[in-house]
Amino acid sequence: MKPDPAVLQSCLLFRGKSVDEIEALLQKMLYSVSSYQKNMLIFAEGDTADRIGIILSGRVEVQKTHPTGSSVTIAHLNVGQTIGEAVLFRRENIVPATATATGPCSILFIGKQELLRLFTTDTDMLTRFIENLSERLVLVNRKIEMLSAGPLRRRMIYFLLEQAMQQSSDVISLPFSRKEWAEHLNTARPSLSREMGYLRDIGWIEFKGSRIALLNREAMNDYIRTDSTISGKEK
Amino acid sequence: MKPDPAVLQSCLLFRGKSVDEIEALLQKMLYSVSSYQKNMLIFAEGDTADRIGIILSGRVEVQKTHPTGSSVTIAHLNVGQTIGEAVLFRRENIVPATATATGPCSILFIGKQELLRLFTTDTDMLTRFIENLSERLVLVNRKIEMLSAGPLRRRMIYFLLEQAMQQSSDVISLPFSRKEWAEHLNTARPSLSREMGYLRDIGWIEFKGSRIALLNREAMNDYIRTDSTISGKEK
DNA sequence: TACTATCGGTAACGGATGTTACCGAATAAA
DNA sequence: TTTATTCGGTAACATCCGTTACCGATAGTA
Repeated sequence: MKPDPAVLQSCLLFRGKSVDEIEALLQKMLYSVSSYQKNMLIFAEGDTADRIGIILSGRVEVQKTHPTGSSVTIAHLNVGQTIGEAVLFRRENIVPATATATGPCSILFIGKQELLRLFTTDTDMLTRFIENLSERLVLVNRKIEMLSAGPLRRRMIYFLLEQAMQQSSDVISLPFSRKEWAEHLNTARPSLSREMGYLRDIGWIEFKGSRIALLNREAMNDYIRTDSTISGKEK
Repeated sequence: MKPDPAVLQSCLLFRGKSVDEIEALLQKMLYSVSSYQKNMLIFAEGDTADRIGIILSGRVEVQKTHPTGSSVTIAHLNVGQTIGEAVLFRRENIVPATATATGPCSILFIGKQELLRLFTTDTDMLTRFIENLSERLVLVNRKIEMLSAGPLRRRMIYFLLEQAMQQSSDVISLPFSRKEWAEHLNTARPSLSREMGYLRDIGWIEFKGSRIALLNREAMNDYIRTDSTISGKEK
């Protein structure tokens, strides 16, 4: 199967390259493409990773599985994002989590050796790779921030404001279902609903389905600013 | 001030190099060393980062500051660890958190350009750098795991077992004070003490000061395994 | 020694939130 | 259409846990 160059352009690793350049690269590059159906395993916890994956189509869920079989979703990956890049260059290159397809999807794999070869050939790609790692690191740190933001209401508002910023609109379309959102916020779905109701009642938001309208960003910002952080240190 | 080569050996960036090699490197390398007193700022939130820091002595605290002035500690860095490496190669290279000295400490700085030069000269260092980033990423992911482990008791046990593993002993010496530990677990100090008391009462641990003895790892493992994870998905 | 500050354990209270259960609506399958 | 299934809102209850207050121990300082 032949990957679409346009898709790869959205991948950080190839950012800045023209379609033609990518086409040329694909000619000379060693890679493989695999397709997966819903719920199929892409990486299993405990595998040793010797290649990086780039999502060409579909969505992938990364989850940590507990011995009992239950699991916590760590991340959702979309087209253009990479998988396995954090483990590839570690000494102990064992995959710490499970990656499954949330629907039909295809993934392009590049081996470690081949990657290294590409880096020496094309130092731009190296920079992109490091950029990508950095980006992820910052993202994950933001998630920690969110999780540490205190009580649920605060975490929700924190998240909503962040989304509003990203989508530059007061009307947000949630990128996931309530259940998934609850997982993301590390809470239970009914608790989330309860708080949603509360926020609606005090007139800060309105919602229907996956659309949420922020009616009072001012107040919400104030709420976040108002101190009641867990074990916060005063200066 | 001249950095101690032996200290740099403990830094991932220089791992595998002999003292002599590091001495030689220091001769040719562009760097600067700064000293800080307790509570002094090393990086301020919002600064643009154009250099990496390596801690030569002392400890550094990274915290996210809320607009009110209160803050949450994100990480503690010790001798040999690096600071700023996640932001250095990002497009938007703005420092997202504040770094302060928890006590007297000295830090070696290397500029971005100089780092890039070193990478081309010494591809080993490049690999080390990527390794370092990966390591951090995995570490931070583990922290998310811990934070998502559910109620406080579970988070504590999770942490204790992890420490016991790392220190390969049933008697752990805590790397920080109760207050710091509470912050790490994202909880309040009295809540921590309460749970400590509970765990002592049921005979799972004993503790005095920073030493904690795990008396029943079996049961603790079971407890973690026993499912009650927040919004866990059953397979 | 006495004074002060910091740390850590404890207890009581109330608010936050996980749990369970139930229900209607939307969707898919039959 | 009818029947399951999934999703999401709601409510009641019990538990978790953040807050506050108090106290003793320790350590540094005058």
